[in-house]
Amino acid sequence: MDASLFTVQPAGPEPIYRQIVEQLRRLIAGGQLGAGDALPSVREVAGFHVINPMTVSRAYSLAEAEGLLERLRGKGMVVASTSRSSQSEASRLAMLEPSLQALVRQSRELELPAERVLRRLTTLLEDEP
Amino acid sequence: MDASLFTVQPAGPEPIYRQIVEQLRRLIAGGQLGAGDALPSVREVAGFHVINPMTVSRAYSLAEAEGLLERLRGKGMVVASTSRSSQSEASRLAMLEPSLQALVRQSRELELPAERVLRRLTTLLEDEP
DNA sequence: CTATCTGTATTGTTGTATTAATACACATGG
DNA sequence: CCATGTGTATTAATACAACAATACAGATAG
Repeated sequence: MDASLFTVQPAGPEPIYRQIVEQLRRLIAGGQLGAGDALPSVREVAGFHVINPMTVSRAYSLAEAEGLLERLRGKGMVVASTSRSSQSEASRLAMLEPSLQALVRQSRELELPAERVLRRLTTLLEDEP
Repeated sequence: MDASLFTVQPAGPEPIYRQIVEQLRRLIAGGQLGAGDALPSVREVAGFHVINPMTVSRAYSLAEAEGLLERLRGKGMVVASTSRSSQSEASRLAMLEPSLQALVRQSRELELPAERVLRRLTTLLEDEP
């Protein structure tokens, strides 16, 4: 399947298993993953990103405990039917709040004018994916 | 002194000592800390944030190895004279790039319109410090 | 039935982050 | 001199993250 669904930074400070769970939360909230959609297998993700299968399994297990995923024994993981995809824009914006506040703090430490930061972000956002 | 110079999140995924080093980099690049300025003592920062003095010491040592700080034996740490404060705006904006790109990635995962993100960031940036 | 795919449980090892409790070398004010 | 303030080295303990290597249980296609 599509093991490139996830972006993983093994060198980053954020634990890999948590990176995956957080991306799952956003992809489901945003509607790119809908109820019933199958996820790439543990071994597939691990092989693609050259990480340990158990690390992926841990992420999936946490996502299941959180109600994001459902485990179909012998088959694999799918997005849970109770997982409401396509949440309201306001609710999705709230999920971005921590990153926004971190950005504001760093901008102030760097004494960067708001306009400069906003213009750079505009450019990055408008570049095609 | 001003042990509140730093913002520390002991519960965060980012190691405390690295949080401190990164803030030092930005505060110096932005000019809020200039060459020769004295830093709050290890025990002061540790007491204020209720963390271990050795963790702060580790941050200061790394900052010294990086050329940001100078150690005055028996006195304390000061911003290094070779530490060029007030770097160019472009150079400071470059230090913000990783956080900006992380924000863009998360916005796309959440399927949030660029305008919504920009407007929220504008509000946060224009709120008084 | 068999091979192959799922996720997972288990055990052990490695590296790192943090805390704790001392102890030391150096500088400074009284 | 002495008390007090610097930063730091040391040792031990704890916790966590990731890896490695197996092995198992269930589903499914042939």
